[in-house]
Amino acid sequence: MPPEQSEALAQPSAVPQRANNRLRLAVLDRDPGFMKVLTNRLDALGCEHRALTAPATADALVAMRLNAMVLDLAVLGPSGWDYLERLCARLPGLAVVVCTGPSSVAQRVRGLRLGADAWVTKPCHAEELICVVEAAVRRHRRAEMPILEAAARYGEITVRPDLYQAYAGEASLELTAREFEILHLLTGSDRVLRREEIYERVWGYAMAHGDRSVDVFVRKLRQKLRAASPGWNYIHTHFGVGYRFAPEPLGGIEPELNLVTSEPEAELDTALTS
Amino acid sequence: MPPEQSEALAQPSAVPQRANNRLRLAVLDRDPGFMKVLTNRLDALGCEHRALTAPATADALVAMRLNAMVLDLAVLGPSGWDYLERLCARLPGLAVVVCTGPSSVAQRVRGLRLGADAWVTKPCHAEELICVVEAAVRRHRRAEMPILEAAARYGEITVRPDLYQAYAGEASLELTAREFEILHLLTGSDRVLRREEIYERVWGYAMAHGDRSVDVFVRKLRQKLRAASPGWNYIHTHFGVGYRFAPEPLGGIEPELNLVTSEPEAELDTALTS
DNA sequence: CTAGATGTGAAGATGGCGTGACCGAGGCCG
DNA sequence: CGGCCTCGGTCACGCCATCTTCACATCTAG
Repeated sequence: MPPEQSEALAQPSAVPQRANNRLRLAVLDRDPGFMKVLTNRLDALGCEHRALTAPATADALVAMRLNAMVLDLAVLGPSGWDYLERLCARLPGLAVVVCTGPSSVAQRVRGLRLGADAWVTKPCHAEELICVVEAAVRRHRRAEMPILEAAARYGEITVRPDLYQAYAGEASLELTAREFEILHLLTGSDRVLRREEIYERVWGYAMAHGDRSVDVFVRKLRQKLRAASPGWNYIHTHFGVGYRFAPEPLGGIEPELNLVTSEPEAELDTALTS
Repeated sequence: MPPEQSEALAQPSAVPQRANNRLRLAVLDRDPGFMKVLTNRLDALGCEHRALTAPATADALVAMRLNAMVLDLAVLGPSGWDYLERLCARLPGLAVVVCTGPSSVAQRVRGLRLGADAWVTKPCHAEELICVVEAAVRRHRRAEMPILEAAARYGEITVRPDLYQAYAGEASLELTAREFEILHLLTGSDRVLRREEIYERVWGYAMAHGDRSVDVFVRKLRQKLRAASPGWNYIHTHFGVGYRFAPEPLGGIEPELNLVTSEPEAELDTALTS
């Protein structure tokens, strides 16, 4: 089932996508009249949207950086339920609104139980459908907005969300977009974050089992943090759990010396590195 | 015998969450038939709920620790819109579902714009309404993910779920992830837990017959608890049943002496068998 | 007193995690 | 148009913290 997409939707990903508070929506439907009305309304609102006439793969949807999706189960036929379930499981951050023709209570219950956020019965007013989508997206948005746009200082590191960059004094850490997003997420909460949590909030969809991307990015982050601020330890590993950000100065002892004064201070070592 | 909770230790913004997975719902409606059907359904689901016949103040609703609210705008009359708006603004973490009689598109749009998460038109099936509420709550929960339980204190030990760790004063117990999960589970319920129960809830699958893993972990936990807080006894064995967590001070005897004079502790014996 | 349940210590198995190398997709520039 | 470069993501290797298992000591209940 190759994803067949009709319209292109500009806006490549050179810009930080997360900060965009615009609604990014995909509509999977085949009713031309419905699509026409809806498209007009969405254009009037200045909302970026994309029309699909066939189911897209999860990866393709991820690449679209969507906030929400409207789909007509009738387009998918019997496999629609399955598609809906997989969609909601794989992209938990995506608001999914089913907009389809007459249905039974059991069908609507099933759809909502599978993870849909709302069910709108056609025929419906475009305005109302959009309001339902916005209501669903509002929640997801609320969680992401509290991120402060003000610069914050942690140890020797300054995080500048407005510039999408971190600094040690005047020197930029030269973080890439992903690296910064992860650092920003970690600095934003002072608790241990599980890998799945980090992945879901940065990538926007569920982490596949066995994916090591988070580890790799944490390694790159540590590398750059160490290079810019050698006397500090910022990202702590919680074995079997995840990572936690907390600036801690190393005990003024050079790593070589640390290796020399080895065993006897087991308690001190663990206390420092815990 | 609930543990003494110390709210002051963790984030003040964290709501004290007791029944974590349970839905706590209030319904503001005056239709006896509707309420009867809905109540039956909610009871069957084991969901805590409360019926209101008049609008409650925001503070009163906060005190109810609700996850969600269903309201019929007809009960409120013309001031309903105002109430809805204030409700959504004052309790952004509350899922609000409007369930009311026939309405115009404009009314539904208005309600959703004011902050309602969904609009269900009566007459409706209780099952479907509950699904809509659950979908809204699900979305809220995901948005509030970062909120974990507050730290709790038991004897000299502080359990910090946000850090996956326990402390005696400032000193970390250096618990591993599994050890912490077991400690957390034990502290979370004040009754005796059977081994199979512990295994199932921590490992996620059924315990094989004759598996001693739980015993071994309890031993490690006791070891670390004793090292960090020598004057207390925390985990009690119930022979032939399982384990129970309850902080109990020992008779002010030093740990070294304790090791030497093993016999005289009649109190300890009674403590174990009590 | 005995059978079975539980405490204890240590050794082997498991698997989480750090690390370096590699590869494909775009974007940029000549 | 094509090559270079950056970035995101995967893979394989290896170390070591952690988990599991086992044997044996100790304890409890009838």
